[in-house]
Amino acid sequence: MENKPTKPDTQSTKATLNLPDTPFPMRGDLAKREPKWVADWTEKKLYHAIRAKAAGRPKWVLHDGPPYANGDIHIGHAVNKVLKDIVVKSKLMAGYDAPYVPGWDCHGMPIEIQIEKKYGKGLPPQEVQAKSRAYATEQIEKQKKDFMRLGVLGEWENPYTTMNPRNEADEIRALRKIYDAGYVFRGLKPVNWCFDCGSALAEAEVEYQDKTDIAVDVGFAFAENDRLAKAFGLLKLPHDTGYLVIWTTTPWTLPANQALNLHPEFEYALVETTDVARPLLILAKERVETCLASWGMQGKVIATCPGQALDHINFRHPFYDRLSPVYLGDYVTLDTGTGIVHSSPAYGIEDFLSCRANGLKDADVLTPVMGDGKYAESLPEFGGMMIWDANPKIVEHMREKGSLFKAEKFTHSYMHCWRHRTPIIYRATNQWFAGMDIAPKSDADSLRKTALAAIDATQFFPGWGKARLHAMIANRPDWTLSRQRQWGVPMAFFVHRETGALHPRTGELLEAVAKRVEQGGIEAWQTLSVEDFLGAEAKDYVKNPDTLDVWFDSGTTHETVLRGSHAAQLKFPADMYLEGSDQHRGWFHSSLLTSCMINGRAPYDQLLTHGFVVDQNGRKMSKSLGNVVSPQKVCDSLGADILRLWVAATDYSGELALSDEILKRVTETYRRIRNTLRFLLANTADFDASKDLVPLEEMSEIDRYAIAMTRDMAKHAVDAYGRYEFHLVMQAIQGFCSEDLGGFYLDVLKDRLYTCGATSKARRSAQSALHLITQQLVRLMAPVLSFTAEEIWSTLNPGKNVTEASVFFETWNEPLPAPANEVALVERWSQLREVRTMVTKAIEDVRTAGGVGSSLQAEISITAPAALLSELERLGDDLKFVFITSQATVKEGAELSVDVKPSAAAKCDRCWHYRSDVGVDARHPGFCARCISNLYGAGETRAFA
RNA sequence: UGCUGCGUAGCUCAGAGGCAGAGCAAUCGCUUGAUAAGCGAUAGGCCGUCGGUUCAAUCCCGACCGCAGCAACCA
Repeated sequence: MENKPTKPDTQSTKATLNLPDTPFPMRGDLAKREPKWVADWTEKKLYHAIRAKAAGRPKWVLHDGPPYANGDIHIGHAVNKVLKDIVVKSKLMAGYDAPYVPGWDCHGMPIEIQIEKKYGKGLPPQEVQAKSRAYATEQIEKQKKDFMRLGVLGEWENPYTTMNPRNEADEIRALRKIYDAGYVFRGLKPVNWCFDCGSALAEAEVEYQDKTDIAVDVGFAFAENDRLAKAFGLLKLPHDTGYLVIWTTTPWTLPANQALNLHPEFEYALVETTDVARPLLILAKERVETCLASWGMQGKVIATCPGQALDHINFRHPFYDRLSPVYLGDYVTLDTGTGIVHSSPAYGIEDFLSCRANGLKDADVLTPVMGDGKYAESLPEFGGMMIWDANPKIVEHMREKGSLFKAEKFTHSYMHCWRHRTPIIYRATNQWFAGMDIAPKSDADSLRKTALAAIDATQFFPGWGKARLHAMIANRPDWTLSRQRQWGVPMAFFVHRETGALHPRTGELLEAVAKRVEQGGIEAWQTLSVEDFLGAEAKDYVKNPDTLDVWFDSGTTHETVLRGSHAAQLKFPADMYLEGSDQHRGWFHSSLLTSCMINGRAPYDQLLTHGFVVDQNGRKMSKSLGNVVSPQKVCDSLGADILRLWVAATDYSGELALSDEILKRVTETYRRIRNTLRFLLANTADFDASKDLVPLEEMSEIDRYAIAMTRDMAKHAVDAYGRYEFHLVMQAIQGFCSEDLGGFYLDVLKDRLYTCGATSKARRSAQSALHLITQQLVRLMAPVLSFTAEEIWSTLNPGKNVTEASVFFETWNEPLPAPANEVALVERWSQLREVRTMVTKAIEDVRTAGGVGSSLQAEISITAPAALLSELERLGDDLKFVFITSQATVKEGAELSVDVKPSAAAKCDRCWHYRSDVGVDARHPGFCARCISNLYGAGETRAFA
């Protein structure tokens, strides 16, 4: 209207209403406010207050898998820690005493490398250890800060670390236990070896560069002509001499040759040539033409057979007087060479595995190459030579012996040490193992069998993890426990100088060393003298320089933490281990093996795995793709609760997709939940449950229905929490807030809340329902939206600090009471809501046509079949409130239909209903009779809505 | 290459051998007493592809494609 009607009484009209009022802000401002909560929780020791409240409840332990103490946390760490926090808090709310002791994995190569980068290589072990310890300590502090910022509650001031001297000592004791039980043995294994380092390299220390070698085709002379003839289906070979030919780029491995590999299914050809010195050749049929041409020879295939037929036939070594048998191998290819591979088990992984599979014993493996790259002096012809220098000499030697077919320069990508840029080799070395299949000293089953049984006894989330871990354990080789490292827990063995045997009192000695380490950390092993321990025997023994695999560190935390440093807080076995799916191979696996060796069972009852974070297109996050989302940045911009909500709302069993758009959607969801709670708080601000609560059976019917819906939502949410399906929890909560509350109940309720007498039963009934709903919702959201839930809780408990009132002191184990005839009640109101949907649609049609604006401007008439009709009539005058219209009448008819027309009556200034009785009271000419009654009279009775 | 898992609306996720669902986003309205809010309506899908089983398949089976994790002394 042009002449804007002045509304002098708008303010006074509002003053007669009960409008929402709350200090709980609409916007979370999480990035700014969350850090204050974290500081408050830390300062007031909320975690310990929670533990104190939970004392005496059954204990439920999630044992933290330790992240590696290096580098800032990335989104994967955040997902992992948030999931753990949600699980722990949900168990807490479910009525358990659920402690959380975070931990860190501290030893190992990445930190050693950091130290090397900073201080250079060649530091004495003690110094490496001291610097590593200091470095890890710094890293832990940084990571800890970020984890705490995520809202994760736990014993942050007393975490466990694998480098804690006590844990290091207990780890040595764990080694003793598996040693005493008879699982530990020594054997050969090929490792990446750098001559300049004089030690083994980890895979991460290996890089590939081009290298030019001499590639040779070498003949292994026939030694078993009759067997060969038979294999090729001939009565007799047409000539007495012949060669099986191999191709290799590492002539230096030939002195260690112990076998020849053929593919069992490839066709191999017997070739008759025109060369009198080499009248017969064996090579893969497919390679015949190429090879003959390259050697300048002519010949024809006179017979073929599959590789299978040549199994275990012997040939003569090209320059030593010994035989090499044929072993079959699937890894042989026809891309290059002759289709036949020479095998030196000490210098190749496949070679080693295949020779071992064919029965070669460790003691029989030839290992002529020393740690410095020279052949042992005892090696005939080449003893004492550096292997790279020996390469051409070996070629010459074979030329003289007549076994060389061809030698040429060959450039290929080859492994190099990343420090020295020098070529490295695979080299079989002595290592310590835990045996998967050996019989332990007790009558127990083998480790493999025990572990497989333990997997069967474990509950997996999701279920497919069981098959996966099972397959891994069923197929894995023995566990190599030893590493050639410095920043690690020593394999504190005393080894006989000559025989290499362990000292007969090894068990006791390990305990003695553990006592020292408990005081001085692993550094103590460096300084202790053999004499102190062994007295006169000292001259015969040396300290084993190996360290334990870092997987043994984390894999024994059930000993060193659950039963060690934090035994008072935790328990063995843990109820759950929870990690990314990569840890089937890692921590789940190593922990299972050590616990099976020590305890004969898994250290956990349940295993939960989550996937990895990818971008919106399902691609892995990487700097080069520019799709990395950092948890720090999310916390600083949107807030940790947004990140937590994203984690919870995503199905973590697969990949977790994350992008700016996804975060935007999550933020929308957050706002919806937050605002719903704000509405609930704002409409119960003047409500004191201890005085004003209306008994359930006296509530208006729609309020009882709301309680029934809440119960249903809570049941779904609690069940989903129990199955760790948090995305279904959030779906239930969000659906409830949007559909049941926002889209229906709260919308309908506004009239009663705002316009009825402030302390009237009608309004108190609504508030009672809102109060109960709030109590339920805040508990259900707390494990996920921890910051927001605490903020709500503090609004509900003004003036109390967090140790006096925390939502985490509560449980959700007292469900809301069931309204009478709950099933029928829900059924009845579901039906009403269906009618309501039709009504809103009908109003929308009229609105589009310009007939009405607000739905209160409409008067509706519903035609319904008899059964439904009585249901609608039952609500009497309250029916119009369900549809938020000014009038709702019903009449009988065959088909359900809705007729909408704009009200001809005047609009009440106060309740906005269009009524014929507006102005009946002279004090308020703009008010209707209903409002007058609510303000000054008996007020309305709202039995239904 | 092998093992494991995943693939439903723009996004996050439900679903069940028999008409494909929700929230958010989009579009269009209403409201201005949840207001940097709230309500409604509309639109949006070869349920990864190809075969098989079945009266009927998005669902069960097989193959393939795409993505991810593990296959290494990598935390």
